[in-house]
Amino acid sequence: MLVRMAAPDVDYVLERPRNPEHGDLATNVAMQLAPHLKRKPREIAQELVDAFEFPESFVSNVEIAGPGFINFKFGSHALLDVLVNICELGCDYGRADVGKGKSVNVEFVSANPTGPLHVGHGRGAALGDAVASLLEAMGHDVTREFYVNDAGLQVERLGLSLWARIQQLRGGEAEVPEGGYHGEYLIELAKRVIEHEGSEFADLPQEVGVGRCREIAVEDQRKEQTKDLADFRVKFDCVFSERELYAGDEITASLEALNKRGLTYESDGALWLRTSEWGDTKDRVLRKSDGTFTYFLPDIAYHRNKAGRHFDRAIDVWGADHHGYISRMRAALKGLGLEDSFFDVILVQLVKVMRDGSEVKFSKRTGDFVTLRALFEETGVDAARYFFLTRRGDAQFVFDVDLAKKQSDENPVYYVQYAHTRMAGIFRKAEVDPTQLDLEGADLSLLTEEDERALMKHLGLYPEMLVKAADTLEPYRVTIYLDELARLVNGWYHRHRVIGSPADLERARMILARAAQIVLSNGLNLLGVTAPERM
RNA sequence: GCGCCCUUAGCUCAACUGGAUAGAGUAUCUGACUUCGGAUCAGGCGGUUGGGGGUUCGAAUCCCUCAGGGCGCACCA
Repeated sequence: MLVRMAAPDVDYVLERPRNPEHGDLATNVAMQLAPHLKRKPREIAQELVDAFEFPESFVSNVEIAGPGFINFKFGSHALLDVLVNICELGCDYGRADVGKGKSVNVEFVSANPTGPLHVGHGRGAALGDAVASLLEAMGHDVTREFYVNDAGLQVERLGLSLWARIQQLRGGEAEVPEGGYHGEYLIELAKRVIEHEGSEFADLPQEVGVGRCREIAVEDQRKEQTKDLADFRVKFDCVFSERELYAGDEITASLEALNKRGLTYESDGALWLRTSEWGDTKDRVLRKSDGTFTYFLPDIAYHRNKAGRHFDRAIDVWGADHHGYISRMRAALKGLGLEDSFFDVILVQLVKVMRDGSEVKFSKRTGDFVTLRALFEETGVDAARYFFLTRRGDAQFVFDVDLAKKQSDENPVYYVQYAHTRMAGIFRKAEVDPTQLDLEGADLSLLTEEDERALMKHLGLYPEMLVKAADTLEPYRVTIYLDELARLVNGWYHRHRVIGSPADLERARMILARAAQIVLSNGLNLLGVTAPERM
């Protein structure tokens, strides 16, 4: 407050120092102030410290260090309160209400309904789901949405491909078309179609048959994808079909809206959108000279539709190969009068798959690829999800199948889960109900060991870590936090006994163990990973 | 050719968005339980943060430049 009055534009931070010798909280305010006041940082720091009085139980020590840092050390109360707080809140510990009243649409995976989901979709699924959960934890009203491109050229080719397979089964000469889908799964589907519809299905007029094939194939693939995702523990609140946009005339309505605002023009027989006026590198075509729309227009209409559904925010998870698309979409939405903050994209780098030490090339067209289902059936859902989330989305990611298949301690998720089962094991062994611990009757000030202090400090950091992860849309922060927490928990567990300590110390440590268990469990659950009692 | 992202220990990644001695895991080496689960713990080895310049009290972080990698740059989806 004083600082603000002296120099309102000074940018200082209050942070948790990396080095424990620098206390629990530190500020660089004196150094930031120095150039403004033209005085030595340490002098300013001393003056600031003298000007304040701190209650002993919350701040036990203040010192000036280095070039002018002011370091605070917490009193016992601040830390011990954290434990009580965690145990009382339970699974609500870490939740906040900063996003209360705001609705967010998180759209992810959105795979074309033309084939099975592959590992790249898995990464998007894990990430999108975790981001959605993070925002929920912040109190947002979150809708998980899946967009189905069921109106374009790709599904047309899908229909043709299935039709060709059916003809082949009947001994016909048909070929899977150029750019069609060659995967085994369509042959299987073709067999089922003949079984269900009878062999005369193949004798339908080409046009009718292909149309039916398209319907059947899309429905079948949607069903498969939904099942894969459900088994991967990802559930969507809303599946949005591209056809709905056409059916509701939203495509033409969007076009008119853009026209009305004077954002379009005709050139070379095509209709262009002036995206370059909003930060794109060039203008983009909405309607080709042959009269058909580019894919850009339905995408605009779709996002306009999201705004129309009164979402305050739309977050898309995209493959990194679409990153060139961001600026034009942002430009289009800006042109429609939407706030910058409405639209965000999380980019996910495509996943490279290594097997037997070499890269597996995969292509949906040729049917040679690693499916998401194959992956999580080998590694387990917990390991696969956690694995995907330990990396930042925009970093390249090599998924070593052989390594992930090893159900060993090389999978980082086991380390965290193991810490949780150990805490659970304490209560199981002591035959104590962890939800019925006596918080008032315990003397927490007995928790004086250095690693107990460190553990409590880290437990107290959980809520602000969540805020940051939600703010930056970066779930990997949670995995890093959990890994660190598990390290502290395992170290503490190894060095100090809970059961068998003097009765009052045992009571206090039970509460610490309970708090650790709660935070481990909350963090894992947030990521869609189980927190097992036993392993 | 232009634009965006990336380059940190042998390998996989951190570093609280400009802070104090750049940290974990893994690999490798050495140690540790007669007890709550050893899927653990403690320690050693390992670094010119891709190179060079700049900005300031202070740079892995910001700016310029060079090198290497990825992805975009369609009247494709």
